[in-house]
Amino acid sequence: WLTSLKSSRRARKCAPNSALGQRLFGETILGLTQGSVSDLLARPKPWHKLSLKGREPFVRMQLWLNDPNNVEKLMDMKRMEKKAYMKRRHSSVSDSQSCESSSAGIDYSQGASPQPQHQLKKPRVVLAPEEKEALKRAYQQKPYPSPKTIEELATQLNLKTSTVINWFHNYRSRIRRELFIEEIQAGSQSQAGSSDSPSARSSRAAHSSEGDSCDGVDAEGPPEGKPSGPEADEYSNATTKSQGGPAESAFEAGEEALQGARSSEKAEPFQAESLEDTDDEGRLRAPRQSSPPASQRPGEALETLPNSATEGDASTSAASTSVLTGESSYKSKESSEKISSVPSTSSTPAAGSQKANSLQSLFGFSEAVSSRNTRDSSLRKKKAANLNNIIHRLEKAASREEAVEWEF
DNA sequence: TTTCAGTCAATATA
DNA sequence: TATATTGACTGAAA
Repeated sequence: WLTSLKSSRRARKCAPNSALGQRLFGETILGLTQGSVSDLLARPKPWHKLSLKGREPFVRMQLWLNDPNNVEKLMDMKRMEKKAYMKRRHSSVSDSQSCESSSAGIDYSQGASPQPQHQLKKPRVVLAPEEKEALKRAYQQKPYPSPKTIEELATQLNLKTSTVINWFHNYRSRIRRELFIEEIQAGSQSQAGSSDSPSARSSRAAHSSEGDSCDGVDAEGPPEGKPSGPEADEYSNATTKSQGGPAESAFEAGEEALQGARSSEKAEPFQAESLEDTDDEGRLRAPRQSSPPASQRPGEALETLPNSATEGDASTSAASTSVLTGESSYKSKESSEKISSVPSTSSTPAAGSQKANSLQSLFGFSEAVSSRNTRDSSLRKKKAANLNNIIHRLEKAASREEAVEWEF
């Protein structure tokens, strides 16, 4: 399996379609769309932060990975689909009329003509960079704006109120996840540090010397900053927890999940409470091969947190009236997202690295990181690190695997 | 009612 | 074409 994946990774350079894609994997195995899979892989949350529903894809993933034949099966499926597609395409070329009529059938299936369908379909709102900047500034001032503020923002930016509300929801949520990733990185770096891999060393160096990866989030300023609302608790909790041990990502916890799952009732496959490795709060205990905890760098997460705690009470009007004209010290995420490097998969020694590469190939990663795009590069590195971690654990889990009795 | 987690799906990007 | 991003939506929890 590993060999085949490895070779497929090489092949992918020439033929990108030879690797399993997120779409196929997601839709076939996880029951998720491509975008969700991408999100899941790029921004895994700490296991203890995941709801039962949130854990499900990871458990599915692990169960699926436990059978090496599954990869081949899926590859076969992909090949067959491609063949079928080519066949269809070939036949449609020779009979373009039927193709046209069939596609027309699809177009008209929901309406009398394509025109009304277009009208019915709500166009996707795309916020202009200035609008995003303004919203971020508003977030800086007040992560939880009042309805009045939202109203004012919407008016000023000429947006729908619901759009502003959605934006704040999404932004808070995504900021939070960025911080989770930060925790995970801190944990995995500590872990890697214990093995003293060169990549880990370089990553630590990068981390400490150029701000830290939270910059990707924080550099844009206080927004993601410690919010004055419930998020503040989230932050402090997360930080506190990570001081007791590295924040365990969903990937990292896959092994424990499976063990817990095996020991749990069939009827309740996702009962987190039944996981043997969870503590009273339902979160997972530190891994057995636990590494030096994130607390090696105590308070780091807090240090990177913006200082909005002191400005959390910025007045509503301040938030709403300054968004358009107000000067801001914060840099745009796009321009300032310089996340520190993380252990590179290619240089990660021994355990799991082969599988890591394989899984990277599975999802189409390239370990050749382009230096022209730091943001992209750091994201890829993050993913590589995360995957490396889970692969290592999955490998361990698989080595002592028994028949899985779960059904989904 | 508000917030959040999780997800979809359109669109952008590589 | 595959992957990443992001506005919008749903259902659950507080």
